[in-house]
Amino acid sequence: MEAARREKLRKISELGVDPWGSRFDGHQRIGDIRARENEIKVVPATDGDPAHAEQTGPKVRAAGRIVLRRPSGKVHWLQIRDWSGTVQVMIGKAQVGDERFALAQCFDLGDIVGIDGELRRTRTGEITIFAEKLTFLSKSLATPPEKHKGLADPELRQRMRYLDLIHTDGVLDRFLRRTKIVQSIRNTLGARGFVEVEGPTLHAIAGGAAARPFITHHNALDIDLYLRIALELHLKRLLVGGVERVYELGRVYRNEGFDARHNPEFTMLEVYQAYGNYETMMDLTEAAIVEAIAAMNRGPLSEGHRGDSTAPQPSLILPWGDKQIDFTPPFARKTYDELFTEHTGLAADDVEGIRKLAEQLEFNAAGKHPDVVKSFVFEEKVEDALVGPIFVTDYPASICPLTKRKTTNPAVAERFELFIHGMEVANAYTELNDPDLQEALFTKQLDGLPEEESMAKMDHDFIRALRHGMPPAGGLGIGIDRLVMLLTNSQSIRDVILFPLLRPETDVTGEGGKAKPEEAE
RNA sequence: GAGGCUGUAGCUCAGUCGGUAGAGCAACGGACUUUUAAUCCGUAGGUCAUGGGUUCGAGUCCCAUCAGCCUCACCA
Repeated sequence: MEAARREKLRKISELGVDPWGSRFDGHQRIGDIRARENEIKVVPATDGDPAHAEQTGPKVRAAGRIVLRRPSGKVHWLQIRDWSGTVQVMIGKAQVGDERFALAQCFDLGDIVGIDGELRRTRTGEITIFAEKLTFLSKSLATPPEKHKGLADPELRQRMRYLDLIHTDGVLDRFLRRTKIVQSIRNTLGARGFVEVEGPTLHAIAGGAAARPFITHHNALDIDLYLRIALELHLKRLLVGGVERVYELGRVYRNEGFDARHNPEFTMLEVYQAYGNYETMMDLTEAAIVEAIAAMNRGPLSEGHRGDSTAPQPSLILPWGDKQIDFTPPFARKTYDELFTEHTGLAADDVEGIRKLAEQLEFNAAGKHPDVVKSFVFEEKVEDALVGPIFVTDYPASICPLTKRKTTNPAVAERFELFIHGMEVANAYTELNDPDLQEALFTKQLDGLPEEESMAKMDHDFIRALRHGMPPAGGLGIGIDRLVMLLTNSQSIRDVILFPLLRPETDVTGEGGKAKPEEAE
């Protein structure tokens, strides 16, 4: 397979052309070139016969990958693609000269070329660059996937994301949208006076969430360290340090299973605002999401991309599979207990009734705190039923060891979670800033929960920071990958992570195994 | 970690009852200066995921292993 392409590589060199190309300045995005079709003018023929009419059009320069090729004698038709679109190219032997036409005969699907020419229409009306000059930019030695169906095998699509980006409709677009969502969130926060910081990813204590961490080792200090599972505790130290509006948007790592909604490393946003509370964070969450939707559908990268992207939709109603999500603010707001009763028919303080229901659901409730039992039932019976977007507010305090209690009712924590189609997208608190209470909560393990599964991991340095005084504050966490899933109608988290975790290939060089895309040199 | 489904040419996929391995695209040679999934003639391409087993004979049946997907478990 590859031998023929290597033979062409040799021929290209013999023509005095570098098959690996070099700097190529001044080209325009293909999407922009296509937008210049209104500059194409028809010049009527002198004999008045419309068939003899000629055209003049703008001189353009494009660079892209050859995705279709139709050689037809002394004329070759190409389709070249860049990240803004696809355009047809006509290469005529008489127009480019014998030597350059010989170069065109060495083109393969997948090669990257530069084209200078005039933008006109063909007889059938197709916008086409009529080539005047060809520049070879890079050879592709490997055979690309089937040219119309592209890659279908989900394993190959993830392992060879580069091919997926080129050949699967909508993939590049989706990842560009992800970038715009993230940029928009940074803009939303920046416009409100928040500063972005970078905390450590190697932690001596993996705190701030209930999750099993990855363990690594530092040789010089000879100590084990954990990859961070949350951003929370260092950002709160910055609140103590007077950084009044602060956020971090970065990767966290959890050593757990992976499926359509979980990847072991994922992107988390955490925001802290001094002198705010969880209601401040609710407003911020709505604003960030609404602005992200607008940003995602705007701007040069996705607009006109491949000529098939849908027109910008001002609507806040987005598709989700065969359903829809209505992001029109304000989002619904209901308390934990209200929803609990609504979906289970049990009073929120009916400890025995809840315990019975939990055991019907095969939960071992013996010896567990009533709020832990209730939390299990809530996850089983309520969360999946939440279509949303809905803010669930006022959680039982005993399952929220980092959250301030309501002054009117210390059994209730000032916390909300945002649910959309059963997915938890955001989680926010009024932050606990009482060092004595925080220390007590870290010390007292939740009934029936091993430390590994609890958020309450003692962090003495964090307690020391709180003793110096942390302003009352609102804090917010948003799972960026899940938000991107919901905004881009992606049912799997692997569709919004460029390189999700896969088992390593045992043999990439070609012998055995399913994924053997390239022959070893 | 448990169960189910899947793995055949570079890619997308057929392969019936166990009896010599198939197609389209891609590739190679040839024809063609307005094609649009170009067309036409011809050629070549395989460790049937891997390893065992049953059988006169296995892509097909059985077992194990590897990988992917789905469901469950785990999972603020």
